[in-house]
Amino acid sequence: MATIRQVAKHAGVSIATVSRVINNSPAVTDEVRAKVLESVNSCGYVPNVGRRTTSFIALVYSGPSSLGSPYDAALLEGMVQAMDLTDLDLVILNPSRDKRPDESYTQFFLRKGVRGAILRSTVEGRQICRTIADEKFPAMGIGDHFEHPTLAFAYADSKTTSRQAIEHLITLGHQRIAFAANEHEDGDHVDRYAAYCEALDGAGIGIDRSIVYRVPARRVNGAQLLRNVMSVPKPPTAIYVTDPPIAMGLINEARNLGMDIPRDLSVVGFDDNDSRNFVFPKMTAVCQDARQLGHEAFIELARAIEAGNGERCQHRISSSWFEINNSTGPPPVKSVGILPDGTRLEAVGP
Amino acid sequence: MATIRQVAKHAGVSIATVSRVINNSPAVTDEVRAKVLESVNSCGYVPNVGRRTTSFIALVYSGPSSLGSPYDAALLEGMVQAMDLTDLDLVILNPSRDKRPDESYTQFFLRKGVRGAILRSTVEGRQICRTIADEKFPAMGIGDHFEHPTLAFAYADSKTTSRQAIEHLITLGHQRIAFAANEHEDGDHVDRYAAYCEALDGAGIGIDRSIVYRVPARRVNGAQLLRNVMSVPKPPTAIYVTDPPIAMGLINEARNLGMDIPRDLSVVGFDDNDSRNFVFPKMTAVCQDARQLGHEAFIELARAIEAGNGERCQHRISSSWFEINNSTGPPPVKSVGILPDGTRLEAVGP
DNA sequence: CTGAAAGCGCTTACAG
DNA sequence: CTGAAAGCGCTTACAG
Repeated sequence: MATIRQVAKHAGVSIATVSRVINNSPAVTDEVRAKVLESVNSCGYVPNVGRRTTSFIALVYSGPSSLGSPYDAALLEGMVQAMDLTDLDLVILNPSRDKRPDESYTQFFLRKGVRGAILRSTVEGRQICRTIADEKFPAMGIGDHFEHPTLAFAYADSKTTSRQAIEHLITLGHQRIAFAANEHEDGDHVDRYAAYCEALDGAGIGIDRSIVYRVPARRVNGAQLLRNVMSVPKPPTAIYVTDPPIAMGLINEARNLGMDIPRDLSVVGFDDNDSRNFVFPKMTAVCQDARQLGHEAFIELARAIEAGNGERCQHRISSSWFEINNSTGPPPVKSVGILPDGTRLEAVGP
Repeated sequence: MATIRQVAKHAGVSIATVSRVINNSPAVTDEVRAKVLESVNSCGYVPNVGRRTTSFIALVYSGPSSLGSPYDAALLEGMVQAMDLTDLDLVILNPSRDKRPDESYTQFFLRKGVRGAILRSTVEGRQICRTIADEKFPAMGIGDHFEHPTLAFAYADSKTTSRQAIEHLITLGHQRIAFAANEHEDGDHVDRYAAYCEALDGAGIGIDRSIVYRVPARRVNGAQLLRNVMSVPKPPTAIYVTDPPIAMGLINEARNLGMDIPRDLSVVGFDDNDSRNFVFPKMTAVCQDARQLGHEAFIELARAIEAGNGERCQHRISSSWFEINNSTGPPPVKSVGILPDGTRLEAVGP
């Protein structure tokens, strides 16, 4: 466990200067500050008092908390299970609340006694993730993933399985397949949309942008989505909904409108945990285990911290899988439509 | 912010002795240790290094984590929202991992830099809650509630609304009403069962213990429960299921067995957050807002900590409400039964 | 078992 | 802007 003295030696400055950098005193040149912060991270410095040592891993979120979502809840459950296998504790931090504008993230984390960060990333928050990674503070990204030279992510690849899902629909005979995703585009959704396009392309089906939807990832938006989808001039016969709450909301709304899934509409959903089992009919879905993602992010971060010497985190990429259940079937013989007011239409001819 | 010196003065000992107590040195008489720990809590002592002060609120759970459950996820979301209104951070602690057998909970929390604890209580963990409260460490209980002279709880009263729920079923004409609850009995479930008994009693209906069920609070157990309920010699026509995942599992399984809810069976469920909207038909339910409970527990604890001087937490009791949706209706004209293999039975006469 | 005192990690006026 | 040194909170061998 490095002390301020070792950091000072490593950086070739006095302990007073190291202290000033840690406490963000303005009386330090940018050059010296950068050199010291570099040493802080490469020595794995962490403040301690007597025998007591702060050993926290931070779950960092930015913007409004989504911790109640099934995805985040499962992530957290996995992290807490992993926590029990280490001697690190998990603290939840929101830098936008009390990170001072003039301090770096490393300084912010040191002030909190944090030794590594799990970044619950979103597309909006990518810049924060990049900044933290650029400071070389130990970190794992989760939730969103993107190219970065030093930031590692824990995620499940859902591109191949998304392609399987669309091919499954095509094999069943569907030609008009809609796509819906969270309005917040992230690495996973980019992959899923790419898979959708490639699968349609491979089958010689053109992409119709009018049945590609972006909606907020909430149940009520899934309900509204169904009404929108079914009221276009030529409604799709199948849809791939890449977010669990949207898929659940859509399936329940179908029953409210008197539709039968999969007879009137085939639905491939997405499941981060267990959602597919909570709707009727049990949802055909691309599935990932968010609990495991949280677990792996925590363990990998703990490993890098314990190793010390500025050891980097590695990517932890797990597998998703495509599970055929009861919400998909052949396309309807008669095409079905629903007017905005809920009136049900059935075409007379094919 | 009290230092070790003030605690020493308050307790009438040297700073060395205070330090020994905090670090749990065996070389202190029980009498002195008790006196010092008393002073530590009444001075609101918290260890600090230089300007840095640890200001954590701990979410304490014991036994296997249930943080992924909808109830716990909603609690946590509420706590994190509340956190943003204070300058305290939330750390998740599992004392069974690293609390040393010979240290008190106060010592354990000081070692972690924790100033107050939210105790995610269960019936199994009541003794831990009592011990922490007896040490007068600032704490709020949540999840389970029971009588204790110094421990305050955040909970929603669900007794009155549970009684409304049963009376609603009786008014609809039901005479044979089953009851199902989490196998882990806690203060809330005691209330709900008492309400069930009182409402039946008030209507002159006897309690039949053979249709009172205790099952694990998981979806699969809700599915199994339905099979059990419907295969008793004279199946109930309605059931009050006091846990969300059990209620959801039961309602979905009914569709798998070809039953129609509420035609064949009326179901009153329980909802901590939003579950009632995720099943079809939308569930008639006693509802509470777990997000709000988490929020209030955090705010009340933060208030007591900021007030200092050993200020006590107060109970934060909120309201539940009974919401009539689509899973309840009049009893079936013909009584319905399901054999263990799934065969559906309908009685010929009344 | 307890306190006075030396010592550690860190911070901060003071000197240059 | 930086370091040597005094000082704070805390811990711990040492003395009794």
